[in-house]
Amino acid sequence: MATGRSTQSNPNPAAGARRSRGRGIPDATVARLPLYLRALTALSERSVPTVSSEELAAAAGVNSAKLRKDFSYLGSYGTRGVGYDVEYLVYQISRELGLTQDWPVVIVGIGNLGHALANYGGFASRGFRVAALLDADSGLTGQLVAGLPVRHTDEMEEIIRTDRVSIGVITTPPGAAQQVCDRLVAAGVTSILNFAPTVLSVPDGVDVRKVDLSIELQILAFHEQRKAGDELRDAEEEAPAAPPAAVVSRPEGVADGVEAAASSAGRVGVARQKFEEAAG
Amino acid sequence: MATGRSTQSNPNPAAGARRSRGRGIPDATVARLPLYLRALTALSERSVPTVSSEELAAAAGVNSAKLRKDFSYLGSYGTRGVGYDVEYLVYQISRELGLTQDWPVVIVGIGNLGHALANYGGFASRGFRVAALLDADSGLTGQLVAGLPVRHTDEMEEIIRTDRVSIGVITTPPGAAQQVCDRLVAAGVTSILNFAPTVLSVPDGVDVRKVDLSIELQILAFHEQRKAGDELRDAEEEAPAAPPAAVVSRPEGVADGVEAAASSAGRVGVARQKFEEAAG
DNA sequence: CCATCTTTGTGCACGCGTTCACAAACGCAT
DNA sequence: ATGCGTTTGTGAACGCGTGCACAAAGATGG
Repeated sequence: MATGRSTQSNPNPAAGARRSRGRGIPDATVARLPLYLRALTALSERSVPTVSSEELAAAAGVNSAKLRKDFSYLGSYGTRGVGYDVEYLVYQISRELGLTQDWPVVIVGIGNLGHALANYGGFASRGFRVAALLDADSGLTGQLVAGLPVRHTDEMEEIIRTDRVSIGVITTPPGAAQQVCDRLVAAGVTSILNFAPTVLSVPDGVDVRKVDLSIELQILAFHEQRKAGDELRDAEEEAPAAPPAAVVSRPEGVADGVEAAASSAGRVGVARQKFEEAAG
Repeated sequence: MATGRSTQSNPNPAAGARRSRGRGIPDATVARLPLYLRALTALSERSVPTVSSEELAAAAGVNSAKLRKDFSYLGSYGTRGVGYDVEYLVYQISRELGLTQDWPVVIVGIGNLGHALANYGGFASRGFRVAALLDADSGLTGQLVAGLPVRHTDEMEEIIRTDRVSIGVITTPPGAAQQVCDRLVAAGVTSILNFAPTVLSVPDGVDVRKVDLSIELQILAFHEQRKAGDELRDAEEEAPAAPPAAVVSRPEGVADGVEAAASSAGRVGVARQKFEEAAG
């Protein structure tokens, strides 16, 4: 998880200890809390007082047992026979995620994506305040983006220190990402959201999360190809495929591994996915 | 993680069967193939002929054992004592991911984010071709974005059919996402990349992947808060903590139970109200 | 107060993913 | 040929996450 996920490299040696330590919410649960929060907020705006695990799970697109287990890590916030108090749960999750406080962030690299992020309403509405937009291009300095003036990266360190910024968003070209990252960390940032397609190396204690737009598409392409291949194979159902092939056949041309690979993928994909029914 | 994580809901009941059956690459491995591909492409551009699992793993930001196991699902493409042939591996992974063919995609919702995606170079360079940019706002129709004219969503069905588009990207406001999704699916799209903060419901056989920009930040905030809290606790090391607490003691750290919840949640909720009208 | 119904909270089992550790395989020098 | 150093490929163990299924707990009605 996806996970994917999504963390760049998440060995986290203390993870085991974390759970045993009274508190300590599994990463998978933390990753779902924002989903629940969104669903709950929607219910809250419709003035729905309580919600059952079944309903909320449907709204968040997850399994109800999973949802209950997730909430059990936060504490016993439900009432048996009734469900969960929406307002109370919104508050508890917000607090657990740290959204009851203000998080100043800096966005470095005001290209198309930086633009989009600066204008993204989902940030401000959840306690994330854009402390500054930074770009190395002096030509952009002073230009207003989402109501904020773009400032030069020379000011990075000062801004981070005076505004106590602990979260940085990198939307620079890949070549500049590591350097920007190093400066952010040196100035005091301890969490980085990286949109540049680069592996960042950071010292211990600094969290990096990566969002790569093209990776998601590539994963979709994989499944798409598999679907198409399954249909083809269902139609023709060719010969008994290539021999198990000991490592003997060295990859020579570009051609020989191909049919062996394409032959046995199995046709499970078609019947796949039975859930994912209603949600809203 | 991530999803990570990142699939909308990915239980995949047939996963076990898939693996056992000859081919069938684990989802976690598929999600990492693009990382390897990127690292390999960089090596290829530097004309590096071969690379060891250790080196490549470092470049991709993963563990070398994991990388070797991932590659073992593709076949035996390495040479013991030497490493992997870069060019050959680039081809094999590209083929496995389906990047050796052309994937036309449509982007629906040409706001800030749609703009950014249309300009994103990572797509075109990997076999993804933007077949059309679509928006429901007639005011945008004809306007050039990334060299392509924005077209009205009325043309969606025709474009999808004539260009055989199977992948759609949704960057609309959340309110329009489900409707757009339904139309995409009805017209023949079977893979959807959703940037709108909504749970989409789709029929069987359609893949949905979700990218939520604010969720990543919220996860970072959680860890950030934990770091701060740990420091605090390490410093003061307060009383033996709260009692194991039967369900009795509602957490009244702020004020008192639900009332506190309501008021605080109210504060949080107010700030959140306008919610994401962005993105679109 | 008791019975019944609803829904939570969780013990348990299972499967996927990760990591370790090592034998097999290969190149190369002698 | 033979031996040595290197690196792959994978068997096996382990831990995390998921989902089932049910007992406990509260609500509700009589």
